[in-house]
Amino acid sequence: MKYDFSAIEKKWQDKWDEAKIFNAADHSDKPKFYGLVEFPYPSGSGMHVGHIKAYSGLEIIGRKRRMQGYNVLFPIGFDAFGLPTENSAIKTGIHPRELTDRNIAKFSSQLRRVGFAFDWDRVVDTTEEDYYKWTQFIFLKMFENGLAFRDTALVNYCPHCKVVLSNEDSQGGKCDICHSDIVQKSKDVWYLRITEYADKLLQGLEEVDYLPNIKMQQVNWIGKSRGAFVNFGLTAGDETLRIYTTRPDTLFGVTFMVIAPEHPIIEKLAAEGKINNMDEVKAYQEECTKKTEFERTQLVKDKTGVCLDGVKGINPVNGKEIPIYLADYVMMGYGTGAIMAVPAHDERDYDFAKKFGIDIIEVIQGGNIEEAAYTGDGPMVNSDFLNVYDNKADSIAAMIEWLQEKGIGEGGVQFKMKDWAFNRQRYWGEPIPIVHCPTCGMVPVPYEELPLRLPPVTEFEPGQGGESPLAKLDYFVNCKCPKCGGAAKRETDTMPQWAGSSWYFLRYIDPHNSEALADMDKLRYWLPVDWYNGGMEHVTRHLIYSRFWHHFLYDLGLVPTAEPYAKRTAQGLILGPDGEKMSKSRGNTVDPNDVVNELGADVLRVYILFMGDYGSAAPWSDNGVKGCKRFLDRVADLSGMVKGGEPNPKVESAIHKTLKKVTMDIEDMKFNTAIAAMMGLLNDISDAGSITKDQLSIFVRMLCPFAPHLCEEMWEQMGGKGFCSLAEWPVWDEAKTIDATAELAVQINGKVRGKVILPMNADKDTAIAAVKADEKLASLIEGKTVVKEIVIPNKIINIVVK
RNA sequence: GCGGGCAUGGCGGAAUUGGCAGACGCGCCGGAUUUAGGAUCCGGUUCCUUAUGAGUGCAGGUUCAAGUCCUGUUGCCCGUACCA
Repeated sequence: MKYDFSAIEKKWQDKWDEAKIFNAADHSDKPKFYGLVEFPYPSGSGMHVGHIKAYSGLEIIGRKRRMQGYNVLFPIGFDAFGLPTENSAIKTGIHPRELTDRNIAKFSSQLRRVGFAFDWDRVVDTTEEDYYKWTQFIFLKMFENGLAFRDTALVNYCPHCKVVLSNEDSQGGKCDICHSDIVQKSKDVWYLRITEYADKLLQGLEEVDYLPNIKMQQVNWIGKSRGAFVNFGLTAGDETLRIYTTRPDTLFGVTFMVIAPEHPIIEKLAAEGKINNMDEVKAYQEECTKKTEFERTQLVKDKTGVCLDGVKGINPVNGKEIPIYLADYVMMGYGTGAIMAVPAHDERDYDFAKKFGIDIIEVIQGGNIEEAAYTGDGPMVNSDFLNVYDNKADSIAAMIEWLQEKGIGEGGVQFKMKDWAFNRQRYWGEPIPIVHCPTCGMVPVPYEELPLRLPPVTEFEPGQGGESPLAKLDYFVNCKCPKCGGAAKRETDTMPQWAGSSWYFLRYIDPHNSEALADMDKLRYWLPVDWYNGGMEHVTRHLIYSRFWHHFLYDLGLVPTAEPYAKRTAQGLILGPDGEKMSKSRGNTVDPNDVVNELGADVLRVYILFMGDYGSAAPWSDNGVKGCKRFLDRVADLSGMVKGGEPNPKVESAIHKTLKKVTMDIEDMKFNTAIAAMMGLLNDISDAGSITKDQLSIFVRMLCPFAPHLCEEMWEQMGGKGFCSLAEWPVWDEAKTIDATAELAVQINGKVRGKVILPMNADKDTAIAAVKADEKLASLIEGKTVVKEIVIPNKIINIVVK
């Protein structure tokens, strides 16, 4: 067959579009399959080969399942709010709406040219009013339920982007967008109380099928720890100082306390005049605020601190008076912002004690505290009580019980995960639907007024004070309070980019609904998402956020399942030809359009899945692409090899073996070995020199998910009914996958010395007899004592001789 | 530091889970075809001092049998980071 890929690909894409063959039915007798891929951010630079790999996994699985008779939902959309578009608008003066529309159009045409089997009637765009109306709706539900709140706090602030970032967006002390250093700034910010769902998010992981490393990353991110809160007395004032510890068993080893530089007790004590060295304390506090997060966590492992003069702590278990230090190795954002320091059994406390010359008292045996802190378990010593417990688990539980009995403290739980900083001082995002009224306080915009539309503006620069461009619009800001009717001001911040993506998979289920975010019957039919595939970089952000929103919606009764995704997998990166991560600055990027133009979409699809294990990173190779081109060229030539008559038995067996392998490998995302098996089959067919029409029909259908355009064309030429993409997935004949004979390797003392061919499943005696009948093998055994004979049917014979 | 993962030819990577290491592809070598190049086709391709040879980062161990399991070790990658 002549393989004019550009003509063939255009032809079939048009036909699929026209017949809408990939559109999902909302209800059906067939089993349903909801395959979800992470929708792209439509950037101006267009699609990346990484996008194609990310979508190809479920593209293949979805196409195969459709052929197997499933009702498949495989949607796509655009996560289009966000800073890159806004920054581009600032640069070019073109409105983000127009840029977004252009970029979406570009992405859509690129996706179509690759031939993805998306349901194009369900496309979702997070920046459309009909969509963000419901994002705002969910926000208001959270506000009503006390999960959205405003607080003044130290936040991660990017001085370059002039925007507050969440913890998840400032990992490693760098801005996720521009990679500048983050500074800590006190600001009035919106939070979503995700910590309220920390336990549910943790427990929910037990019922879902996520890759183990994805689960583990989420568990670590949530960071649950069990321990105790203990109240320490003070030698001055009425206050007590509450600390959190995971090691209450070391309470007798406490020799000092440390509080975060921002700890509120300092102001209280200062107001009462209890602190004698306030100048020194203030100087230290200032020094700390100047440090960037990066300096505080990465560079300055060297401990610094100031001792409070005038106030000491009192250890409740033994009444000892101990000094209190301010030090920035204790964070206000975790626990209570204050710790009991046990230098003998905590590395940080040890370093601090060494530097400041504080006593180190061993209370757990097992290490050498002259040299280093011992953080392991062991028998308790130097502790006035409970020394009957020499097992850590017991002593901690017993200690907590004892603390509770004495009224000194109680057991508690802490999470590393922090509440989600939820506002951005930017234009291109969902407006937060809240009105600030001088008399009523914060008032939600009534539901019937949603969507609260983003007003048209021409200047997108944030203000000097870091306020949103919306703050400059008097007509937007000044409004009436929905509650009392008095003059009020609108919230001018917008939501972060992660808002729209936290529920988009629900909107695919019912994308045009104007009454609800989605119809409950349809949600019941489609949820949960059967299989979600995406990048590892999103497992501690989007994947956590969207699970949080979904759990919340479930608690409101708006969705039928607690967990949104039944299964989550991840694809590996495509690296540049130099083996490094692709980046424009390195100049090692590959444009998928070039490949589509030069060699065709089918080649691109096959190569991306053939280049390596789907879940691992693999470097791009232009030569590797050519190899896949050769493969498809040779497949196209199969049409000319069709002959009537009896099928070649070797080919027949190879076809069924390959079909079995491909069918199973696809479900395991082992696309590379599935393609390798089909290449091997093609070699077998070439050797045989002919193929029957039935055999070709099987070949074309099993290749169809990978190279659908070519397969449609071949299917049509061989007179196949309808679309190949809708044809029935062939089923292998198990009998044909079993050979009549097996070749067994014969080992003497573990070394392969020859081979014998035996009937399938031949027994041990037959096998040994065959070895002895072989002249060469028999001579190797002759005259020696046979110690042992091991026969693994159809595989190997090992004879141990002396 | 902590948590997780990986290590196989010149290269990307296979290996039904303990049973013939190197499938498949690239590259390379030789041949055919071609005025030539490209493309295509055919054959070869782990290494070597060619022999009862060696070989899956390194050193041990278990086993009839180890890329696969165990112990130690080195290097790389990812995540996270003063989390009390």
